[in-house]
Amino acid sequence: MKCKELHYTNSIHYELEQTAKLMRILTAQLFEKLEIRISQDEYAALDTISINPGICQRDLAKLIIKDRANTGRILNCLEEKNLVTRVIDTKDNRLVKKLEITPDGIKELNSINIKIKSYMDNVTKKIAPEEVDRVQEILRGFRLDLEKVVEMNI
Amino acid sequence: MKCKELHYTNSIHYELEQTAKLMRILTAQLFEKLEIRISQDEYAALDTISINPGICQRDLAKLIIKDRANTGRILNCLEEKNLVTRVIDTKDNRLVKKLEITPDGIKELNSINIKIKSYMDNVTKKIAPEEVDRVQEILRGFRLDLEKVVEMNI
DNA sequence: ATACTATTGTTGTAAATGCAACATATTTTT
DNA sequence: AAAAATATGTTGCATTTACAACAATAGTAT
Repeated sequence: MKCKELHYTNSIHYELEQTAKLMRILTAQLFEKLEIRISQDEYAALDTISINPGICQRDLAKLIIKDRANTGRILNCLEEKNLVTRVIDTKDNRLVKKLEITPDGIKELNSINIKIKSYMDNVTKKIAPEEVDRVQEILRGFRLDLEKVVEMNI
Repeated sequence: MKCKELHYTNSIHYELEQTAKLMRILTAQLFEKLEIRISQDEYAALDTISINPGICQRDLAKLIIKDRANTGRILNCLEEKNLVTRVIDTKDNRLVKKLEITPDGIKELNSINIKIKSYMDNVTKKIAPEEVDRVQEILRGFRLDLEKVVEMNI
């Protein structure tokens, strides 16, 4: 069958890459339009900290899949805007900078979540909700498998 | 229900971004390990040209979702390695550089496709094949919808 | 006909990214 | 106890990337 040829363009890898790329562009345009004053990456970090209060920088880096250097830089921005705080503490007897979201950060995060919700829903509205859930679930399993295979030097 | 809170971390956007990011890292490591001498992006371009012979640079840029500048640079690399040719021609009475894959390019592309196949299959082997197809299909529909919404200035 | 606009590809530049090296402190090894 | 290895965060740099400006050409408008 010609339709199932061995091609990058025919792989799930390709679909993932392209869809994610478009999603990223769309989100950037949305953030611009809605005058959201933090970047997508800062948003992801803020959301992750809100769910994992007291997390240290390196663990955050692993969750947002960025290296320590850039995670630090993202946190500089969030700290300057008073959306998170860095508190020196210990974890396993080691000095770490534990991260907490500030009241301003919570307010900002909720504001963004509400602002973008209707737009994001609109994007997936042509897909049946149960299909969205299903894809999300399968992707999640796929991602967890990938995390086992990929060696992350973070 | 607490499990369905309004969070980025709980969205399909997040799953897409994270999974694609991991996939990209894994592929980079695979290319390194298998001593593949072109980059992922060059591979994507080469594959796309092989499927769309005679395509011009801008149309290629739209397909691989890169701007014209970087698409040109990717093509410089592929041309230097004698994997593609640029032939000046016309499209709608306009001068364009039409792209063709060379015999060397075909050989290289096939070689890479075969080299990575078993590795890539291995990554998705824990997921039922029909589920992979299903996700690929839904992502494709999702991507096509996104393409309509996102304004691409390429 | 002249001026304006649009298309295609290239070049230049500022920002983002990843990687290695470093400083500091702790654990493990010898 | 001294030395080596590990963990954490920061800094520096080289590569990548996106965006804008440009050159060349063709269509459109005034």
